[in-house]
Amino acid sequence: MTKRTDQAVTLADVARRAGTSTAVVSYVINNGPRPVAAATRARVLAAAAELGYRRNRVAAALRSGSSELVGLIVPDTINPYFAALGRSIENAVTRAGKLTVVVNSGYAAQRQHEAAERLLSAKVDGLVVVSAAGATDLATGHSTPTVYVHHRPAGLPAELVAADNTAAVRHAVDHLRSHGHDQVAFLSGPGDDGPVGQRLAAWRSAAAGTTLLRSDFSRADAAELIAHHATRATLPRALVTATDEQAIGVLTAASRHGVAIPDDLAVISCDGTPESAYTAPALTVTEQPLHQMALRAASIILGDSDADIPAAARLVPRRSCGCRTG
Amino acid sequence: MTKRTDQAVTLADVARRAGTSTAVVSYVINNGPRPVAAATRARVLAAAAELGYRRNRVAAALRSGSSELVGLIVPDTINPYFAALGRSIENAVTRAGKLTVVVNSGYAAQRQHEAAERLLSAKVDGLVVVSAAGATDLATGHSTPTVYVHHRPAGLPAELVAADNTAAVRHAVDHLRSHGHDQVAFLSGPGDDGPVGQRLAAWRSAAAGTTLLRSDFSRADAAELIAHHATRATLPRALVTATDEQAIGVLTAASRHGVAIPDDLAVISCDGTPESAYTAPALTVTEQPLHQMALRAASIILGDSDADIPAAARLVPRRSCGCRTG
DNA sequence: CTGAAAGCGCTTACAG
DNA sequence: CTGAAAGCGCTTACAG
Repeated sequence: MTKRTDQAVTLADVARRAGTSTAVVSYVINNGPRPVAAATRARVLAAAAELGYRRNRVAAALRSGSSELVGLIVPDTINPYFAALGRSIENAVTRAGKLTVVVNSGYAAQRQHEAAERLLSAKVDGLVVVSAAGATDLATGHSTPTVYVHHRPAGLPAELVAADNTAAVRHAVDHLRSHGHDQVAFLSGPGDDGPVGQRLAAWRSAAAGTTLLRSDFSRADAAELIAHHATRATLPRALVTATDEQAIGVLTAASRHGVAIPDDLAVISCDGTPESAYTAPALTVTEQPLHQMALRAASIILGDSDADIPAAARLVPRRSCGCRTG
Repeated sequence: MTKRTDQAVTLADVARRAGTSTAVVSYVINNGPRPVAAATRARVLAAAAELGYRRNRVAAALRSGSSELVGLIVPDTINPYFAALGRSIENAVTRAGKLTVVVNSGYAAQRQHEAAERLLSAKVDGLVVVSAAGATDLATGHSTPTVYVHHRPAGLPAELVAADNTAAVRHAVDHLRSHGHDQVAFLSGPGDDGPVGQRLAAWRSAAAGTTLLRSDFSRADAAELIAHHATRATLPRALVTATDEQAIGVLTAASRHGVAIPDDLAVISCDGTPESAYTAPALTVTEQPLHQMALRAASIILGDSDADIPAAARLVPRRSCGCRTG
């Protein structure tokens, strides 16, 4: 009985068939806000089913002022850290009956800015910006609830959800010390700002060692760096990496160049993405509470009250540090 | 000079300030479809800037019939295979000036169905369904351009973009044979349908071996399976895995149980996600042209003409098969 | 090149 | 509990 025409069926069509008004049909479709007699409701539901009615949410959005869309800007959805965060946010948004519009910013401030403009133009009900370091001012002059995750550009009033980067590094350093390493190197990112900058600062203030390495946040670049040091025998014995991506690159290069993990080189990473449990050997990490961070970000823009502060990073000992777990 | 009120600035506000009509403002904002005198255009632009005008795309969508939104349903955005596909699709969609609405279906037919309904209700201009095996009928009775990627449920008229699963397995088997393996096992998924079912069928018809293993499409499950066989010394010497996720699980378990890759166990996987280059040791794969598949899917729903068939899977030799590359 | 006005498909006061 | 009608902010014939 479903209508097969290309012309979409409207509320008015349903109202006509059910012999009632569009107002009543709307009340039935939306379960409110006014009560409808049981008999009328049944007629409306029957008519809607017969005609194959599908609610036009853009019309509803224009009229009601709520698009039921949430914007999500992420540096790179292929990066497991952002992928994990993104999926948890999407889940929370979906549970709230809304849809998630995702844009990759490619770690570029300019693209992040354009994405925010575009999403605001689409009248999203809320905006979650998982920001890369270095991003500057975002679109202002609007009242769309906005939350930053991971990093908030300087001087912005919006809320921020971030892990305790300092504690994460401190735990990692302490753990390697407990394995007998008095020198712990750090593999940082290219710059000194943002969350990774905080991790670098934490390593510095821990006075754990003097060897500071740097690479991009890519497996390829970290692997190349380690290959370089492996062939020159200038590798440290213990290393904390700023991110899992870099740690995975370290493991790849180590495997290729015969550097035994953890015997020649003990490694701990500071993200703790789901990936980190499935490297060879398994990565010891200080695990950021990504799921809780996502829930908190979602509840801020969705307007839920009970948005508790996420738990701090905790150390998950696996094999790459020298522990004999698993 | 930007307006700071919460009340959004409308086209009418801009028209009033510029001393012209909303039609003309629309022509200026959209660069058409009618020409506007240079002087008028300048006045409009100035007024828009002064008022901090931001186009309301939901109003535009209702009127013009195009939401400038594309729906993307994916089993799991955290899975690197789908993440790679998804990011390429999002990039193509963004380049076309549209926004991507992403929903995770969790490999569940029911959730996939609900997601499609919801996206259709949001009046997306096109729908890309990266479908898991087992998914059945999707929302019908609409004229929204739809394309399936990876897998198309039976009996659907929509277009399909998929890699050549048969060739992928055949290449993998042939390569292991060239390394001297006359017995090549296969690690399949739980079922016999969908793309992985095709891969399994290709392995069977290659008559490469008799050992058929099965696990879920998760690292954890594949790792457990290999651990089981490792402790019983019932591991094959050469293995083709249906997916990278499973292969990574295999590598993890092998590392933990002292199974040397490739000497004790040679492995080739059939996806070729970006991840596969950064395992330890690096995975040999038959690489699916994910980026081309994404481009083709995007151009089908975007209505671009030149949507060429993606290149076939090609073998990328790395270390896990026994090659000494890299 | 420009303006006045209709209308996209809903939701929501308002009146009964 | 129900109906007639206004209006969300645009785009687009239509008339000038």
